[in-house]
Amino acid sequence: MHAGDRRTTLADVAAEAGVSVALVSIVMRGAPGAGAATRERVLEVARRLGYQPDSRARLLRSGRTRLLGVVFDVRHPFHHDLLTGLYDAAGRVGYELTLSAVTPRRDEHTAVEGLLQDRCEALVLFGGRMRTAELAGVAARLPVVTMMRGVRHRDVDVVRTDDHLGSQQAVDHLVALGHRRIAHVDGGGIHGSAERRLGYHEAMRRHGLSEHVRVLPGGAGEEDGARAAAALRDGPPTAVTVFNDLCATGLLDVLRRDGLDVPGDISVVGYDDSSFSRLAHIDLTTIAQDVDAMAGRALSRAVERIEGAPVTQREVVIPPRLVVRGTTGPA
Amino acid sequence: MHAGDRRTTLADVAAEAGVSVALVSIVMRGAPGAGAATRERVLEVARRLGYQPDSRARLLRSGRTRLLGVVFDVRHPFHHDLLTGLYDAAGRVGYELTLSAVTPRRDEHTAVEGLLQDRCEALVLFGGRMRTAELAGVAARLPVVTMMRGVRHRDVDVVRTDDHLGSQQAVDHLVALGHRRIAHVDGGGIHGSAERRLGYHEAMRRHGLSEHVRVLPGGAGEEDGARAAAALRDGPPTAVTVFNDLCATGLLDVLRRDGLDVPGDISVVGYDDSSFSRLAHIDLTTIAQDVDAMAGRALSRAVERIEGAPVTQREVVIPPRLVVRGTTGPA
DNA sequence: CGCGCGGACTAGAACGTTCTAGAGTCGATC
DNA sequence: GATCGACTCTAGAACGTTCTAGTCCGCGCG
Repeated sequence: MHAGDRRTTLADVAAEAGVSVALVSIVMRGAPGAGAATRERVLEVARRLGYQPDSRARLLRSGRTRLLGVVFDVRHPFHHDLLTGLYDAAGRVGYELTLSAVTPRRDEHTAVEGLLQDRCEALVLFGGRMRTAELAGVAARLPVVTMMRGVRHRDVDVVRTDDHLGSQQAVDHLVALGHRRIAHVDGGGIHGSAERRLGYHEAMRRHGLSEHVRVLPGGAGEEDGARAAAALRDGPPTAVTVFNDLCATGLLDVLRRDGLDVPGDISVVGYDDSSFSRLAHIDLTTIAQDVDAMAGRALSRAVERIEGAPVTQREVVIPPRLVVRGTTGPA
Repeated sequence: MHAGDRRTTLADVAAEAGVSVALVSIVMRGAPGAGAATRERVLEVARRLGYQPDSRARLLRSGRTRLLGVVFDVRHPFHHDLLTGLYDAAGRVGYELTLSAVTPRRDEHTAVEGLLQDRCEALVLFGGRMRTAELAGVAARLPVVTMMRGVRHRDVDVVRTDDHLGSQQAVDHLVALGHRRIAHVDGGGIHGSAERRLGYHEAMRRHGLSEHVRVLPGGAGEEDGARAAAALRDGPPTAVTVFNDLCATGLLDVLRRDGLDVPGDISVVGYDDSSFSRLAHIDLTTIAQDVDAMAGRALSRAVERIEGAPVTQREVVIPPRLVVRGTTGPA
C-alpha cells in the first residue's frame, strides 16, 4: 500500500493546479507574491492531494534550519520536566527541537553525533559526563549549552541551578524550625554534590552551628541513603539535608523502620523535587529547580550564540526554591 | 564565530583531496569502489576539515530515510523505558529514530505533524488519545503502530499488553497465598481499565470466588486510590488488586495511616511496575509489562509494513509478568 | 504615445548528497 | 595483438525545496 506511491510534491500540486512550482512554494509558505484567487485554488489542490512539505528539502535549500538539538537521558525524570519547558521556549522564538535520547545502551556520543548530522544550529545537553575537551571539540562546530553541570571553557555555555544556595535554603528552613543539630548526607563524586556540601557548610557557619556540622557519605541511590541512615543510629541529629530525593527516600525508609517519627523525631530535606517526592506516601520537603527559568535561559543563550550576539554571561545560575512538604517540622 | 563559515561539504573535501565529489561520497559511505590508498587519503582530509555528512541532503537524494517517528509523552515514566527498548530494536534492523514529545502544552497532533514533515517511513505512537478516525487518516499516509492501546481499524497496527491476563495473574497470586476476599479498584474510563476489570472478574469466577467480587471506583491518580481506601473501611477485604501503581500508592498510604499492616492485614497488587514502585519505601507487588518484547514487536511490525510484507497479525498482545515485592503476603 | 511601475507569475539555478552510466587503465586470456 | 573483465574513478542528473532574476501585463502619468 505504501510501497510504490511517491509522496506528492510541489511539482504534483503545481501540475494539477496549472501553475509553476515556484508559485506553489510561495503559497505554501504564505509568502507575498500570489493573487488571492490563485492562492485559494492552490491551497485547495494541495489539500486534495494530501500535500505535506518535506522539511529536509526545505531546510537543505534555505541554509538555516532553525533546529535545536537536545540530548536528554531517558532515566532522569527531571529531564522530562525540562523538555516540556524547552518546547515552550523554542516555540516562542520560532525554533524547532529535535531530540536525541541517552539510554542505558546508547551513549552521549551517539546521541550528539546524530544531532550533528541533522544540521542543528545549536546543541543543548542535559547533564551528562562528557569531558570538557570533548565538549570543546563539539563547541568548535556549533554553539553548545550544557545544563545542570558546570563546564569551564569559554565556548561552552552553562545554565544551572545554584546548588550552593539550594543547600543553604534547606538549612535555613530547618534552622527557622528550631533545629540545631543538622547533618548532611553527601552525594559522593557526582556532579553538584561538592557545591551542595559546601552550601551546607556555609549555612551552618552563618548560623553559628559549625560545631554541629556532620557530613555522612552517601550517593545518588536509595541504598546510599539507607546506609547513611544506619550510620546515624548512634546519636541521630534532629534534622538531615540529603544530596537528592532518591537518597532521601532510602534514608526515610530506614528511619521509619527504626521506629523514628518523621518529622516528629527527625526532619528530612531532599533535593530535586523529583516527581515521586510529591507522592502522599513520601511527601518529601525538597529543593526544586526552576524548570521554566532554566529552559528559557538555555534557549536564549543558544539563540544568542547562533545569531552571533556578544556573550555577556557565559554561565547562568538560577536560584532554586524550597518546597515545604511533610518531612520537616519543629525541632 | 559560527556566523559566516559554511560547513564543509563533500565538494570541499573533494577539492582538497584532488578527487571527484562522487568518490568522496563512496569513501564516506564505506561503499565499494575506491582504492585503499585514495580511501585513506580522503578520510584523512575529511577528518582534517571536520567534515560532517548532512543527513538531510543524504536522505533527500536516496528516497529512503530509514527513519521511524516516535511520539511519546514526557509525563509517562513507562514511555521512557519503552524508548530504551525501541532504540535497541531500531539499531538492530538499521533504522534511526526521531522523537517527538507530547507535553502538557504540546499535543499529539503537533507531535505527529512534525514527524510527517521529517519524512519518517512509519510512526510509532505511545498510548495517546487520538480518535480512530484521525489515526486512520494518518495511517493512509504511512504505516502507524500504536502501543498500549487498542484500535479497531485494519490499517493501524497495535502492540499492547494483555491486561486481561495481567489482572488474572494478580488474582492468581493472591489466591495462591490463601486470599479469598479480594477486591478490585477500578480505573474509571481510562484506556485499559475495562480489560483489567474483566480479567479480575474472570479470575474470581474461575476460582469459585464470585460471591466475594467487589469493585470499587478508582482512577489513575493517588487521590483515587486514597478515596478507594476510605471506601474500604467498613469490612476491608484481605487483598486488593488496583488499576495502576499510582492509585495503589494512594491506597497504601491511607491503609497504613489507618493502622493496618501491609501485607499482614491486607495485601495490595499494583499494575505497571512504575519506577517508583521499586523504591524500598513502597516496594509494591505489581504486574510488569514486557518492555523489550513490546519494543521488538512494534519495530518489526513497522518494518514489515514499510517493506510491504503481508500483515498476518494486526494486533500483537504481549503477556505481562507478575513481580512479587513486599505488599503481598499470606492471608 | 512612450515610459515607468507594481503586481502576478515563471524559469532555472542552487542546496549537499547519492546514483547511474560510463571512461580510463591494467593485466590476463584467447 | 585484440578482447575481456575487474577495478578505480568521474561527469552529470536527480531528490524537493527556495531563491534570484527575470517576463508579462495592465495602468497611470507626463
